[in-house]
Amino acid sequence: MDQLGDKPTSNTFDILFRRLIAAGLTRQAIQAFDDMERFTKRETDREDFVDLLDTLCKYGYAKVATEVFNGRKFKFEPDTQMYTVMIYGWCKLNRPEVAEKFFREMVDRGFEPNVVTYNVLLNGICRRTVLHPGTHFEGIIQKAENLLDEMQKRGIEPDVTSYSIVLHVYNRAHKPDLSLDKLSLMKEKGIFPTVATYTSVIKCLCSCGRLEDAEEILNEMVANGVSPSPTTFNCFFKEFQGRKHADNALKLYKKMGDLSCTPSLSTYNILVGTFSRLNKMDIVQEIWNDMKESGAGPDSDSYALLIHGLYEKRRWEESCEFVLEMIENGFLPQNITLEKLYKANTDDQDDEEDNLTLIERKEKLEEDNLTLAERKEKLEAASALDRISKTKIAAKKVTSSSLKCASKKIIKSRSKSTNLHLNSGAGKKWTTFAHNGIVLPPPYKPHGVKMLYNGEQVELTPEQEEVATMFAVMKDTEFAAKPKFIENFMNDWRVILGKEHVIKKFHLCDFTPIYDWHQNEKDKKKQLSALERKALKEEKLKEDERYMWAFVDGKKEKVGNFRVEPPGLFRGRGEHPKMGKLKRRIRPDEITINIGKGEPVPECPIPNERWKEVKHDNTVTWLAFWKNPIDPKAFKYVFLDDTSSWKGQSDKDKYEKARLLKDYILDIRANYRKDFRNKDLMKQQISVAAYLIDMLALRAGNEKDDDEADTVGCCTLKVENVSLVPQTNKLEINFLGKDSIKYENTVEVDPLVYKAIGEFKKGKNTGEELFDKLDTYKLNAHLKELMPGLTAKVFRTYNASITLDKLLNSEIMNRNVAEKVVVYNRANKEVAKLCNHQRSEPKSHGAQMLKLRDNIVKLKGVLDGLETNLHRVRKGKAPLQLDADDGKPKKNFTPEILQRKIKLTLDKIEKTERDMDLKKELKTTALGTSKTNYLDPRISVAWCKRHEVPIEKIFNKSLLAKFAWAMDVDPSFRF
DNA sequence: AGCGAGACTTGGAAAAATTTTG
DNA sequence: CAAAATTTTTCCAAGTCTCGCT
Repeated sequence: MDQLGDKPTSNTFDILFRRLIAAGLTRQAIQAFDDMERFTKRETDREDFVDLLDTLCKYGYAKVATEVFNGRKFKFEPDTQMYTVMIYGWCKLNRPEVAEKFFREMVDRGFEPNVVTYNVLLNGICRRTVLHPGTHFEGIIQKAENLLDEMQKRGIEPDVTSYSIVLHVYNRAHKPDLSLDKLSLMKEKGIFPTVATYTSVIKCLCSCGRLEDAEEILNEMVANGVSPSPTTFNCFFKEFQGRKHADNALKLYKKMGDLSCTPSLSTYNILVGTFSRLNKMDIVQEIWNDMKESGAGPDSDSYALLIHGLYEKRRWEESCEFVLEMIENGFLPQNITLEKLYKANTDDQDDEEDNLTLIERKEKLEEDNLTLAERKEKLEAASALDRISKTKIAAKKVTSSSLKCASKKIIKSRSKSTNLHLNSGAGKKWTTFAHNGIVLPPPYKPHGVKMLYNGEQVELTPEQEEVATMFAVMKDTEFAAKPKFIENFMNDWRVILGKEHVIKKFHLCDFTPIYDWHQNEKDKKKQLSALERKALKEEKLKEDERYMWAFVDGKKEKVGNFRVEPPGLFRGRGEHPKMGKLKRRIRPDEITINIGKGEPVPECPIPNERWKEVKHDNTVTWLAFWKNPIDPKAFKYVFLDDTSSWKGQSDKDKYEKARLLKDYILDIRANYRKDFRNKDLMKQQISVAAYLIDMLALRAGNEKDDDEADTVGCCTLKVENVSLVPQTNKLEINFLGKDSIKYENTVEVDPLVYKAIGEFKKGKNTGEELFDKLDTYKLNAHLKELMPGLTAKVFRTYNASITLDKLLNSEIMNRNVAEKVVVYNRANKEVAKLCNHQRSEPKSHGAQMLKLRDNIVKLKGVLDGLETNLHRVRKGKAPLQLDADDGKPKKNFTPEILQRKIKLTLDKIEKTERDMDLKKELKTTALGTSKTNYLDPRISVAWCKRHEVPIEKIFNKSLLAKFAWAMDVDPSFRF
């Protein structure tokens, strides 16, 4: 550029800064700023500097901006605008406390904040509530109010923006009255509320069920000449949908037209959903036409709502027609939509072709490289196989031809290559994919503490010392006492020590010096002040920041485990044959990176080394992988976080599949019952296995290698794991499952199953498989014949979720929130028990129980005393002084008071006893696993909405983030 | 059909953070 | 306010299931 004679302008630099900063190259950006004057031959001014700070802050580098700002390396004196930018930067990072520090500094140094400064800070404080639904709103509201007060004291009037910010918080906090107060305050001060202001208040009122008040505001708004937006109306419509107020919704819809407010796409979608759920298809039709006319829609959501609505009302014919239309308009129906329809369209699936979903057929046709005419023929032949049920003959006929027609159209539109939004490549997961790679563990830092061998200090190289330390720090885990662990550790360590090394025998090793050193280090860390610790944490966060995020098709997504596992000793579960083996350090040349084509490939963090390979595979979702050094047949992957769209989508798909099973379950159960006596041994075993999986929520049970812990699942059960309890129909089941967790259960089963198991066991020795003709592949192949996509694990998801749904549906009115939460936890516990989710007994459990028992004894003592006094008072004698009393004279001890006290004490005893029982029961039960993996979050969210339980009582921060996709579920949702 | 590679979900323990208690 | 108890987060092991090959 320089050579071409063009002088770079400051504008050029602006773009350069932006690019550099966007790419995370903040140092370079600052360097460039430094160099700017030399190139532009123009003095950089204050504005350039503010721009630099602003850009840094915008991209989340508030800390760098702070350094630049505080460094005073530049000639510019701070001013209000610069401070405002800094405050903005820290607020953006969601660190209002730092922002406030800047604010105070600014005021102290005599710079007058303006309304922008205040709004930025206010927004920062209030933003918290958006990001962290669990925050205490009261505190935030108080803070915001204080800031508003301070503003006024300083003579700065809050403007519309300020009010909008606080109104938003009230909205989130469900504080309709505060919302209304603020609104009138605004009017008093002569600030004209905008559409957004009014909408905020209305939203708050609606979501709190105060529809009348909301309507009043709406009228006021119109009277004041502010035209409501579709969003304003949507607040009402959403509420009407929840309450099934068809008439009100209709009335409002008319009113909207009168006010000449054009509904938005989401208005239409809400209404379509509302009325199709209420089975008012004529109204749906009207709305649908309006929507088309207005040109706002339909989109894929509209179609999905309509199609499901029609489907639920068993109007297959129409629903198929809309599938056609949808595809024709370039929207790909969800697999689940097609599966449902297809299911309605088929009966017994004897023909293999019959089990294909429309999509599968479509793909099949695409794969076969046929001419168009040939494809058509084949498709028609396939459709002809569709079975027509006796009950649904009329609908079915049309359906078959509709589907046939749909497929034709797909082909047609394909060949014309129109604007189809279909996934062109099968299994394509992304188009663009950018990330900054992974973090390798830091190199080993030798400590030089010498261990003893045969009582003498020994020299160790850093490599040898590293492995010795790994063992030393595990001294007080139970691993360190296991012979297998020690044996494997010694074998691997000896290789590193070398043949000539003095250390030969484990029993002569004394690791205590290293252990003590390690304890000491740990203590030192504990001694750190809260401030120090915070600083350390911040530092780490800063380092990790660039690895924490990836961009998938332009969307920012959180990365999960971007840290490569550090070397260590393998800690297998149960009796794992490889426990104690050295888990090597992973070198970059073992790591394969997957990233979008053309994206900057993350640099290898170790100089002179390189990645094993860089791939651009868009059919997978991993960022990196390497071979598991402990088991070379397996891999370790780096994936996105649970909050990512990829994980969210597949989570949702999982639960939709389980819900689909609900429609099939009766048939499937009938199917396996029928085969309990099948003469074909494999079929019989499949049916019994399916029964156990369905009834007891067992896992499938894949085959395992000899070099893994010896655990089983359903298909791999050994004869000794299941015994028949004589003279009953009970089975005693006892085995080690996943993670070597013990499964123990004695259950009554179908007499035919009892008998069949007896037959399977006959003639087999201990160690042989109960289901010898079976493996998970065969089982799943069979299940797939009964329902598209069905596998063994779907039963676990299905049974867990349906159990929660049923248990939560019991009547729980007239209870306070805490009691409702107990109801939820109890249901959760039942599911955890069903899935056999266990945990090891908390260390302090025994002591805790003792304490509770102690309390009960004490309370019983008090009770005795009270009862004695009651007797005495009744007989007219003076009451005795009781231990538990406060020593005041007991003149006014009437029998009534004593009786009340007795009642209270009894309640207390009962409560403590309940606590004890609960604690005992939960001692070894883990509730978390089912919550994260098996319970459809929509059940919980909908339940919370119905019973006005804040969702934060049920889901913690990470679960809320993970289940973001489920939060807007309709309150009437049932699994 | 059977097998091994590959990819993604599920799972408990331990560490860290937060809340309660004394 | 520190210690204890409890909850949340991190870590990584251990499953399930699919796909492509023979």
